[in-house]
Amino acid sequence: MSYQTRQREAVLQVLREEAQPLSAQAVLDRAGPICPGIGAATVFRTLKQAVESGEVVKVELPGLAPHYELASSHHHHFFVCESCEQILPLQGCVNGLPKLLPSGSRMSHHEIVIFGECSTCVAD
Amino acid sequence: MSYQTRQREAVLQVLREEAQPLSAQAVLDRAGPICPGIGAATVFRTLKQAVESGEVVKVELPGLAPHYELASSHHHHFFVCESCEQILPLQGCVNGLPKLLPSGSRMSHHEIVIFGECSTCVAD
DNA sequence: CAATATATGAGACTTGACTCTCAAATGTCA
DNA sequence: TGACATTTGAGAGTCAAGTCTCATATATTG
Repeated sequence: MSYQTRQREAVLQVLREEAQPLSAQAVLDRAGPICPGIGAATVFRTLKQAVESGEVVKVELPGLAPHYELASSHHHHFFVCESCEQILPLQGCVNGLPKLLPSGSRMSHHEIVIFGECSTCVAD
Repeated sequence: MSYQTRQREAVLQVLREEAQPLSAQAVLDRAGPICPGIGAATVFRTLKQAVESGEVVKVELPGLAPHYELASSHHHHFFVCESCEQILPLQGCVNGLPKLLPSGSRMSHHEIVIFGECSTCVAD
């Protein structure tokens, strides 16, 4: 049904070793050294299949290219550093979202994104 | 420095008359009847200039095309109806965002997007 | 109204993020 | 190991959201 290849392993290894979501391009860049010659089409194909199988989650953030991270069981949001472009996962969430809902509507899910400067960049 | 034209007026009128952000395509569709023959390039140009002048705000939402709305003085977020695709502005915000921040980092702004079904769609 | 600065529309072009095609390479199973 | 199903890489193609070009049209100013 599905063969195991160096390329596939490399893509998943890259995501496993990063603590933050990566763009397809970033995955390709990091997979290159692990699996020389890996092509962009393969990375896109693999990411797509992994998202379909639930192994990977596609993270959409306002104004940014789609990013990908390993599926994890806990709900989380992201911090986007506007100076180094890193996307850091955040722990925890907020209360009070239902209060914002228009009456009569139903909430299925939500996104919270905090933009700013990460600690490394703050320390210039 | 800048001439006043039917086209420009039409674009702004469309935004003034909508209580929700619109995509450039939606602005074009609505501007057509007001200003027959208006071209896409003009709509894009006008929106871009209006954003640069601060008159209009570009709203970026995860996974959606950029939307545009008249600049307003109050901070707000959006509700995205997954069934009719409308984007409704929300009033109010939440507390507790600073608690989510990684230590040492600085928050510049944030986005909250609630996805779900609007009241009209809930009532099938 | 004339002079001239600016704006417009059509359509070609660009960019980013993919997706498709297909011959060659590779994984799996007997 | 052989048969053959699946995957791969390169490069062309696609799609959405714009941007650019330039001849023509329109706004503004004197």
